[in-house]
Amino acid sequence: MAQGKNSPVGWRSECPISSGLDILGDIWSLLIVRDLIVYGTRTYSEISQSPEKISTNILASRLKLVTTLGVNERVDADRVARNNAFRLTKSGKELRKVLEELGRWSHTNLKEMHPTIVGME
Amino acid sequence: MAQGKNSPVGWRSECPISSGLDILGDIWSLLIVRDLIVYGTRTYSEISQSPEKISTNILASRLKLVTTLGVNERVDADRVARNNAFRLTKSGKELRKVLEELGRWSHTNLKEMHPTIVGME
DNA sequence: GTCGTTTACTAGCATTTTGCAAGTGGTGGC
DNA sequence: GCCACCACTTGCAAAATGCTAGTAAACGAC
Repeated sequence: MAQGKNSPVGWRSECPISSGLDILGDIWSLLIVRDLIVYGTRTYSEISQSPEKISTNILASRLKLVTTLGVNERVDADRVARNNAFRLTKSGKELRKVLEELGRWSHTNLKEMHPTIVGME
Repeated sequence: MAQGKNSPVGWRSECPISSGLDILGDIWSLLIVRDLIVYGTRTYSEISQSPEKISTNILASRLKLVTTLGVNERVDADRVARNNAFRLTKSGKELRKVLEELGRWSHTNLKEMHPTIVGME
């Protein structure tokens, strides 16, 4: 992940696609978003149990990053972490279309290489 | 990038979003696709000159991977590499929507953090 | 209240991937 | 043939990742 010193992100260019990828261009950030889209709210341990098995340090650092970036937030802004789940902000919810298109693409184009891939709900 | 021994990709789960990210969940693969969407065809050196400055070894490995996966191909299938550009296959072209949605999202949601970001054409 | 369990992390370290710089080898133009 | 150039490859330092283990705080049971 590209990090700068002032911004949490080091922007590689002014292209919107490249900039989106500077933030979300890794597997884990978008899988966190996916979990929150599917389940609405999700705690730290629930996310860590999803089938892709993200390791705890990566989960912590990614949650911190996407929260800083305003993609998700705590359900109870002022409560302590325990059982205080995460949910998407308005910005995060707008990623649904991106993930839907990606899921659709994968389902139609990866079936041959990955026969057990499931469809989009 | 997750690699297996039989498939060029190690699938983390059967989720289509996760599987898409197993292939394209890094900055560089999708930036290559972006270049090919914008310009149609593009040679190795042209891609390496794009503003995000991908390094040559990563470019070579990513081109190999996405070509193996059938996302892009050589313009002249049987000719030698020199001046033989890459272009997207049907599968690759179908990624346009994914990138468009990502670009749209970035433009509306990252403007504050990244003021010089440009809009989608 | 205190004891044990659970949750949400952090820390340490081996492995993998990245990024940079420099090198190589085939090609096409002259 | 010679030379510039394009498409890579190689080597190595630095960063990110993936395990595994550890810890602190909070909740529940009693």
